[in-house]
Amino acid sequence: MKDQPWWYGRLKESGARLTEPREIVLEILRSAREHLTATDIYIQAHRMKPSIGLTTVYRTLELLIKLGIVQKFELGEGKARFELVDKPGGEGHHHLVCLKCRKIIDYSDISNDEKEFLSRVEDRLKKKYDFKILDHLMWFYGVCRECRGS
Amino acid sequence: MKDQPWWYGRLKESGARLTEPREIVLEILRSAREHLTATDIYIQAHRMKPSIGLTTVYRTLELLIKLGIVQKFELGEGKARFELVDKPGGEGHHHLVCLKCRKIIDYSDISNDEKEFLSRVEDRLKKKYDFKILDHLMWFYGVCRECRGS
DNA sequence: ACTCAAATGACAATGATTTTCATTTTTAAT
DNA sequence: ATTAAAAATGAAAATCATTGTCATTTGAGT
Ligand SMILES: [Mn+2]
Ligand SMILES: [Mn+2]
Ligand SMILES: [Zn+2]
Ligand SMILES: [Zn+2]
Repeated sequence: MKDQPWWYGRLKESGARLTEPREIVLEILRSAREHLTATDIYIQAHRMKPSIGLTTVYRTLELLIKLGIVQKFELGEGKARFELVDKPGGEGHHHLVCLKCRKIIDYSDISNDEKEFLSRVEDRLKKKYDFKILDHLMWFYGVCRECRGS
Repeated sequence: MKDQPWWYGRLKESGARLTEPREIVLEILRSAREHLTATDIYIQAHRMKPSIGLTTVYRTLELLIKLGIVQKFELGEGKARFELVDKPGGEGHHHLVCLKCRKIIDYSDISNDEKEFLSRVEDRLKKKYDFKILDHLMWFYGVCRECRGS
């Protein structure tokens, strides 16, 4: 009884039901290798169970975001993208965005270096702005190898 | 002949004309203390010159973004916000977002510490992903003093 | 089986952003 | 100063992601 994904408990505690549409959305997110839009998810979900509506996809994502299970970001494309949050206590990951082709790479080799640095920054912010930092995001922008030519 | 703002040359080089609507949008951004939406800018612009249309505001922002003079971000509000990019070679700044009230604080006391750290990370990313990093963004999320109660 | 809140899906509504197109403004050349 | 071509503009319509409405279905607990 220990092969539940990490977010299972969080969903249960919240009182929300783990319905089939929700399971399907979660499964799609789990197996996704890219950062999906709501419509991407809807299309895949619809294949698995044609009765699912786009509205439900949106509502499910909203719920999962509120529970801290899913993360949403917008890159100026006019639509949001979603991904499963990394398991708490794990490393976390950041993103590299190619400014030419808009490709996104997940970057997860967080060094100790980085962890120490971030906790120092968070201390500083706490003192200076009296802000309690809960999370952070780092995005790196550049040009990928393909877009620079060989 | 040296009191032109830093972006003046960039605009000229690009061949774009510095028209009155563009000057107005730039002046609004320069004097803004918050991160404005396109409509915010339009309302202010309209006060200064009622003939200006919202479409032109959008087109101007698009141009300025392409030239690297303006930065756009979206925080899940369903609309984008804009700000003038920091003068190149300057310190740059990051953002603190309060998850409760959505207030945004500009954080610009970048330490040497941080500069060194980031250049190390960029080296690492360059080696590992063959990505040429041009820029980065850091966002910190937390809860501000007011929203935690005194 | 029964109850009732929670969840769902079809559809309409909203609202930010983009497109279209006719008109005006700017620039460079005559 | 005229003129011609290109760039910029504004009003209005179109697009499209996201949200709201409401009638219906589902599920956990009795
Ligand atoms: Mn990711
Ligand atoms: Mn800022
Ligand atoms: Zn690329
Ligand atoms: Zn707050």
